[in-house]
Amino acid sequence: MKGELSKKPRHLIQVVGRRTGISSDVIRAWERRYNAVISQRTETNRRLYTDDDIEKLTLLKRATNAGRRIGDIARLSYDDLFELVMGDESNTTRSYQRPSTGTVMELFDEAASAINLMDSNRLDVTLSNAVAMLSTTDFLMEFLKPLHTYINDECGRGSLRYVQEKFAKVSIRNCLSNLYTKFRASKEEGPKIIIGSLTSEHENLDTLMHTIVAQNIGWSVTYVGNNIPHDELTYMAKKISARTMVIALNNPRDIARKSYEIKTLKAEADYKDNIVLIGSQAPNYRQIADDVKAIISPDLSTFRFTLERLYGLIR
Amino acid sequence: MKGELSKKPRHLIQVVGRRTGISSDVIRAWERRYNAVISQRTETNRRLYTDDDIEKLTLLKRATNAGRRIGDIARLSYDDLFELVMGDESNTTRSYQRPSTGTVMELFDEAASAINLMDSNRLDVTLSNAVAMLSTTDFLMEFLKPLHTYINDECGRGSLRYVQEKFAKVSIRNCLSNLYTKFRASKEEGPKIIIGSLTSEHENLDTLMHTIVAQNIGWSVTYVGNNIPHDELTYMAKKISARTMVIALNNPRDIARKSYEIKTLKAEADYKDNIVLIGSQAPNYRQIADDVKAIISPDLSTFRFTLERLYGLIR
DNA sequence: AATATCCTAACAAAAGGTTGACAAAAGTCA
DNA sequence: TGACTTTTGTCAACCTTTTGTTAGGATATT
Repeated sequence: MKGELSKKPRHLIQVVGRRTGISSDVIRAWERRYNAVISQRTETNRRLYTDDDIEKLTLLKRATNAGRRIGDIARLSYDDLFELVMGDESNTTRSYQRPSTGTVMELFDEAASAINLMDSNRLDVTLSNAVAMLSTTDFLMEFLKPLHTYINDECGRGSLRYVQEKFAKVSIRNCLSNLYTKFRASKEEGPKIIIGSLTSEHENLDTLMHTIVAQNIGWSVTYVGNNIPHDELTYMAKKISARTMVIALNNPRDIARKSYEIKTLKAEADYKDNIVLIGSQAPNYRQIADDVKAIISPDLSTFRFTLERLYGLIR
Repeated sequence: MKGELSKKPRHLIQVVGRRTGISSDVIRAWERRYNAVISQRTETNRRLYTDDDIEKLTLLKRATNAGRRIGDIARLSYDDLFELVMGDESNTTRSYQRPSTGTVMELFDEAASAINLMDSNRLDVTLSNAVAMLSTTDFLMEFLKPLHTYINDECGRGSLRYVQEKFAKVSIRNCLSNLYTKFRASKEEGPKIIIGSLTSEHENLDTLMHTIVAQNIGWSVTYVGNNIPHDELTYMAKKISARTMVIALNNPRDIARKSYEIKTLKAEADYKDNIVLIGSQAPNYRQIADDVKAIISPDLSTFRFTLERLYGLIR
């Protein structure tokens, strides 16, 4: 299910450096010394990397952060690397079970069936497998997003019970938290960003997905949770000197109050700090967003695009 | 159960150190003096350890923590060591001697400082170190419980801000979810148990800790989350044929309604199914608990005791 | 023209290995 | 109990290996 795009060499070394957190010099050194990733070249000899290259380099970074020597692991396949990293980072010797075949559809069906039968163990295993077999982007966009929609739809229609929805969301949440923690290890020096939601907002899986995407791009993310008063957000941003703040808006109530709070957030921040509004309700904040020059990113793809642009500007 | 990989020497000494909590110097000293673990070497004389080596070193660490002398036990086989450690640790729980108090204190200080500085990365690292270095019981009782209390106290007193509390709880929650998932894989065939809370109850870290304890004892736990209507709980219990249900009660409101719901839960369950009430509010449900023969376990130690007893009865 | 990239070579920091010494903790025995 | 030995974690000195970084000169891109 991976698109053609991921196989196409299209990223300059500088982009790869930003996304992986590895300096260009090191990427070249790894290629020269260990053939870690052998890039295509343009006609004029510039290196061009595929999405898969980036994923492999990310794993290499994580593995070296976990104490591996690059010389020992550079030549490993993506799969072997993945297994290694999972073992290293989870401080456990138990490795993921990775079926050799499987598509997004099969994973999806497996997950849906586990939810129906309320087999939490099977659901967990399926989710881990999906993480293992798909790129982070595919995992979120092609697998988890549809699964999330499916759960909500079926629950609304009555063919899934409320408890099944809750139970599935516990597993998904765990899985997303894992991803969040795992990725953090490799991205320490990125620009700081805070993700959270204002008072009266509930916890939301979508917000967690946005967190992963931000980390994946190279931001150093602090996820503070839901239901946070605006002055607390300001305090935190100041304290860790974050220049970008993401506010999740999913609860349709209290638009007026939250608009006011967003305005205050902006007023108390540095004039060139960025505010990004996400979530299903974000488009309803168009007016205030224009006033305070906040960016509205109503879906994951837009969000990724927005953050990549900001990343380029800030860096 | 274990694949080829676990026999392959592939871990650098620093990785082993991080996973076991033993310093590199000590690992080398143990090899030099007692041949505790004899590592393979690379062509350039670097030590390489297998997964099995790590397991053995972990046991050695535990055994020394429990008071054994390394010189006496270093040469024992893995199985003998395992036996020894299991015996030692069950004794120490009873006599309540804290293994390596210094370690717990240091971890605690480190975590508290990370919370103050709102360094989420450092907090995550500290938490996973604590998991690695302490037994599960110690991790929960000696480390996490006090940390949780500390956070609540300081927040109530005003020396920690609300956002710091929230942010710390996000990290702790992630860590507990990890533990939950990690343990699940190893315990599949235990008796089934459902843990959740009724409508109007918020998510609670304490409840997650109870989940870990239950798994640790050997139960096959399904954690369904907070805020679940009682009929949904009944449905779920029936569906996965769980004979024991744990209800978390932390919100002081709606005692009457929740009492009624507990009564209904019991009425719709098999007459010999067990209901256990946990959480800070549980003691206020004494009346209804007596009526439906539910067990009240207001704290983690009592809960552990209760579940161990039930486990014995059911088996 | 300013910036980014490529390549090579050299350099410096980090991590590992060995040996030996030392001090605190634990055990032993009169 | 007090003097003693033994055990054990830590550290320093000094060497080797590994790996990230930098410099310099040429070419490409914007």
